[in-house]
Amino acid sequence: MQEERADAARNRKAILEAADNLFAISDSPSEVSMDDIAHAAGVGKGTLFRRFGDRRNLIQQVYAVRLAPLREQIESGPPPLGPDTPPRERVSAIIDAIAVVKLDNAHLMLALEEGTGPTNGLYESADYVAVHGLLRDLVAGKFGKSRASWIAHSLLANVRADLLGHLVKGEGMSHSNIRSNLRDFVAHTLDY
Amino acid sequence: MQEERADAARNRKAILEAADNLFAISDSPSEVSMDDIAHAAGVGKGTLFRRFGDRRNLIQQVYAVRLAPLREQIESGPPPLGPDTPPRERVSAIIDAIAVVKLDNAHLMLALEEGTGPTNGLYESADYVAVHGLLRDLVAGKFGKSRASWIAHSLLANVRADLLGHLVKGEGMSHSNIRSNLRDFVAHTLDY
DNA sequence: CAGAATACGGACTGATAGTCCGCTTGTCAA
DNA sequence: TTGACAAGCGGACTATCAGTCCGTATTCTG
Repeated sequence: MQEERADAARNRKAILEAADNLFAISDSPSEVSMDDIAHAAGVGKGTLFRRFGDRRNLIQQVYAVRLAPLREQIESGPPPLGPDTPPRERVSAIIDAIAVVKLDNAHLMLALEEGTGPTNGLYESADYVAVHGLLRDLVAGKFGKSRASWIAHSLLANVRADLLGHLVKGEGMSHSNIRSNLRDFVAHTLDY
Repeated sequence: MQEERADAARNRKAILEAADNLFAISDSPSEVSMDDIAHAAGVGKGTLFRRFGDRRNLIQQVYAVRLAPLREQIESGPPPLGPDTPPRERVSAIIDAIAVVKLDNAHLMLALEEGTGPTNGLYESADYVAVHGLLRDLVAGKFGKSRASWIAHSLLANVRADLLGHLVKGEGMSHSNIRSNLRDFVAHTLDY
């Protein structure tokens, strides 16, 4: 692996920042075109696509930054997110943490889950698969194996970005109200 | 309201049939363009758009046919779907019936829920709003009002077309297995 | 059968993701 | 410092759609 050239690194950063800003500003992610991003970053379209391949990947790179702390907390942090937590509390904490991240980064998360046809693949994305697998294993003690998988999907369905966005913008629910409902729901789902 | 001219009626039917077929055949709804549909129906693009306005509306018209029986059952049919059913059983029956329709018409339902950016609006669509309102009212007896709304959204999140599609195609779950998990889940959610 | 109202269809527009390639810039060895 | 070459750049270009427009064709009515 070669070093990244200075101008390339500068442009990469500029593109990520520009994209983040534009998604934050715009009402809907689909209003932000790749041309817009390239222009705002002060680079050509070719540069943008050479660096990031396609729109989906660009968006993933942008949000990877925001997700990194959460991922790290879950993988190797202290309780209640880290591995040294009893399954029940850990599941609850993870769902809540996901909700918080998505509520705080609604614009980006919408862009990510925005189904652009077959390119969508929320359920095939590495992040979804990883967190689903973890949740599945954590609840497998309480439920059967196939049932655990279903439960994990069900839990995650409650924190989908478009649902959260609708609750906030369409129904005016407060973040804390959403989290409270979610907490009760998860608790009730996990406690027999 | 004027009578529909004979050629217009013929073309409307041809377009609906062609669209239905194409969505059924194709892997992903987004692979089916409006030109494809017009061509398959043997009409010009102008005709297609004059009759249906836009892509979203066309898809809604196509699936309205499939949804009509369910809607009618819920609005005025006999138990367990109709109004003369105790809330708890009715909610359960409705969720199961929605799952069945979506599992049986996966191609169409995917097309409908396919978020084409701001045009998406699953949560703003008349059908979603109607069924959410009904479920909310049915569970309002057991939960608070704001909580009932959240619960209704949560229930519906478990029967989203893309989730069902993933369970079937991505994880190889059988329809009956999905419905069984769903039934247990709904029962557990509603029974304190 | 004629004339008006309605509908047709496909060329046209505008937008967007993604490609291509001649030109520029950074890097590094001498 | 320099010069040559790899790496990177940018924007014109292509392909693909949804949706519009309007001259022409069809259907209905009396």
